[in-house]
Amino acid sequence: MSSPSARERFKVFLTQKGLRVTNQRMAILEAALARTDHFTAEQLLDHARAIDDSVSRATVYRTLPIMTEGGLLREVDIGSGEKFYRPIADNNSQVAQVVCTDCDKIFEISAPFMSWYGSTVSSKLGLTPVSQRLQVSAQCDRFRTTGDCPRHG
Amino acid sequence: MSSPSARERFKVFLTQKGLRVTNQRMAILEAALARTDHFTAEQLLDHARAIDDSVSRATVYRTLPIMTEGGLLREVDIGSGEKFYRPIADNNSQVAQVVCTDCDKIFEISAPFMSWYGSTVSSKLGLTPVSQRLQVSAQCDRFRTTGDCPRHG
DNA sequence: CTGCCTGCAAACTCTTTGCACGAAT
DNA sequence: ATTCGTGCAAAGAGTTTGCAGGCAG
Repeated sequence: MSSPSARERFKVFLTQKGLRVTNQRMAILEAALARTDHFTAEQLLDHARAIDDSVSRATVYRTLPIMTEGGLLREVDIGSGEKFYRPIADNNSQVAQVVCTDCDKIFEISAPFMSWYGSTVSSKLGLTPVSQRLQVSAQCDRFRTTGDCPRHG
Repeated sequence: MSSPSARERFKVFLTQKGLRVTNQRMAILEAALARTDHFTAEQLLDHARAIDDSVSRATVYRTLPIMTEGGLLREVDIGSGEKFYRPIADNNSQVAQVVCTDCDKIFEISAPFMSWYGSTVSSKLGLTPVSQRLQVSAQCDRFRTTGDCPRHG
């Protein structure tokens, strides 16, 4: 279940930015909030069309950066060609992404030390950290030995 | 200055994999080793052609994964659409990438704590870490106030 | 000789953009 | 009424691939 306040937050964000609250943008937001795992632009298009079939691919691509900037979505790029997105939970905690090299699933793990790492590393360069991402590639030994990953599906 | 042993390491790697040692592959390696900072596939093509003008774009793209797998290059994806590469130094130490949001430059900083953190985070999922990347976006306050970044150029 | 490697160009994937119509304010 | 937002389709960037000929082993 998506929190109803996210919807309101988005409307406020749009208005403050001088952007319009359209049916398409709200349908795309609704589709995004309904997802619990990571999704691609294409998957989001499908789900948004189920809510409002007038939504086009272009509008999805135009809306994704808006939702990201508005703090409703996090962009996750695992270097696979396409970008993934995920709704941001209420808390603004730091998370690391763990990508399973066997099933390509993306896990998110709370990583409270990350902002300290970011500051440590940035300060060596005299820079001020804006954001940080820890991405771990890991293999599933169970899948490699038994051919079955408990997390599949 | 590129270490002469890297050239040999690559030849051994190719042979062990049953791949052939071609002029094009060696020219591409040479061009890659000559670079000290991050480069794109397109830039590598230019430099490789200066060594052997028969090198094609396709061969560069076919050779990049081979050099990466052979441990000669590290792939760096900052989520900007194109991938960057960088020769791996002799030591296999862990590094974090710091991307300056003002000048888009990529810095690499030694981050020995990273592998520990990769293990910690993976083990929570019962996975074995293969690799980890810490990527920090940071802004240059000096550039923002004085309009001049000491690292530009 | 044999079969991997190559260059070329076309194809591909994901994303962005120009345009005229349509809808939010 | 205005002006921004939209869908459509074409364009764009980066990368991959099919094919016929070329070169390493």
